Amino acid sequence: MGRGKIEIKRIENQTNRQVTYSKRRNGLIKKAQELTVLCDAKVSLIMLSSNDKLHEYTSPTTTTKNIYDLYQKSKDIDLWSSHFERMLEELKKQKDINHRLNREIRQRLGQDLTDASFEELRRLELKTFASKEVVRARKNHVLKISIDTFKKKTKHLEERNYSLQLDLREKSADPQYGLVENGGDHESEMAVANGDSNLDAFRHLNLNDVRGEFGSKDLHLA
Amino acid sequence: MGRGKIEIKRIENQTNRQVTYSKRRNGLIKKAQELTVLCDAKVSLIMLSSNDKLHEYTSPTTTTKNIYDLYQKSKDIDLWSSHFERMLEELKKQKDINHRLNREIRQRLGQDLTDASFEELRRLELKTFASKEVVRARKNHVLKISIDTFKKKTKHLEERNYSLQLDLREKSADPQYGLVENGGDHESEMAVANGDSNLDAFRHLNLNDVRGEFGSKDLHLA
DNA sequence: AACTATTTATAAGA
DNA sequence: TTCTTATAAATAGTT
Repeated sequence: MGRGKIEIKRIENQTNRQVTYSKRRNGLIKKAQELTVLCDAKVSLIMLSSNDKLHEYTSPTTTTKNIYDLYQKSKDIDLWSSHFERMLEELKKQKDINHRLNREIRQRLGQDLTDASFEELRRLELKTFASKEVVRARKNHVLKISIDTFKKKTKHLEERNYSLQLDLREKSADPQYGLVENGGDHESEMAVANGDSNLDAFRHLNLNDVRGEFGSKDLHLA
Repeated sequence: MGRGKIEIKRIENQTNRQVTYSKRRNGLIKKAQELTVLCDAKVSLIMLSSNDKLHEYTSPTTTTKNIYDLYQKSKDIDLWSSHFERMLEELKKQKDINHRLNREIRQRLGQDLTDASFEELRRLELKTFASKEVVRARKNHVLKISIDTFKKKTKHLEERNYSLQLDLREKSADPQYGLVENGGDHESEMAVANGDSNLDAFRHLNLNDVRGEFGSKDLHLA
């Protein structure tokens, strides 16, 4: 329907293709409108040009979403809602898990025990006791490391002090040197400034934490 | 384009309308195909007749879903995925919560403590200790109730036995009655058979659970 | 964007 | 429904 017959194949000339697209697009929309009116039909027409410009026609009696819903129903292929359903299920599962975890935590905090039987309580007591023991053991382990490190540092400092004192005594005896105060112990100052992690435990320590955990001889910090 | 010109308005004759729908539907599909090929376009065409029969054409280079996704993006009206996004967010939130709860539980079980600082461990120890104490208190409360109930039952049974013995002695003295053995104590048999919940604790009890929790005089079961 | 020769679509009839 | 065909409508190529 034009000056010459054309073969139905891709129009290679870009401008030509664009013009034809524009003309035929309007033709298609007009025909869709006519179908809607003449035949009381519902039409959804979406067109994307090769450069991804979008045009559409939707019958005024309906909406794109509505048409698409009907399309899905008729096709019985629920492209999205299968996705959707799976998501809902997953969400429900996660919420269930949350619920159970929350209950477990509340029980361990000593709430929600009203309905627990004696036997349940006995088992729970064992669990909470075990937890406490594991945590205490770990805490003491950290403390022990802390103390060991402290011992080592102290020993090292004492040795250093001793040798410095020897030095000092020698140099005091030698009139070539003046007296220099506070010349040593830079290292221990640095250790405090840097917050040596192995000594952190001492920051928070009070005697109750240690009493009974280590023999008193361990605390002599040889 | 036919034997006569027609006005574009609803065709009232049902048969005629159906025929025209059928013809024009094919025409529309043909034009959509041509547009697809000639102009390298993507087309989604969905038509519903007045009696809700569905016909469609989709360019072979794409899918209906794809076209509608693009439609949504271009329109910036998010018909479905707003739902979807909200759901994803909710799901993510739930998973995060799960993760935190799980970590808390693992810590309380004494796992995952490797990275915990001394101060964290100290706090955790207090928490686990508190938990253990609450659970123990609750357990002992249940046990106490159990014991009280048992005391009451025993006292009641002893009184009943006493009165039965008096009865028996009277009736033994009276030659009108023969001797009837095991005539009393039906109630205590029932109590055991029914598993009276206040006595359940005794099923699982061993002496370690009680030792030190109650003074020995409490266990005399007056 | 407008024109128009020509092709194509289709209304009415069979 | 499908075919036929006269005619309306669409549009390819041109300006």
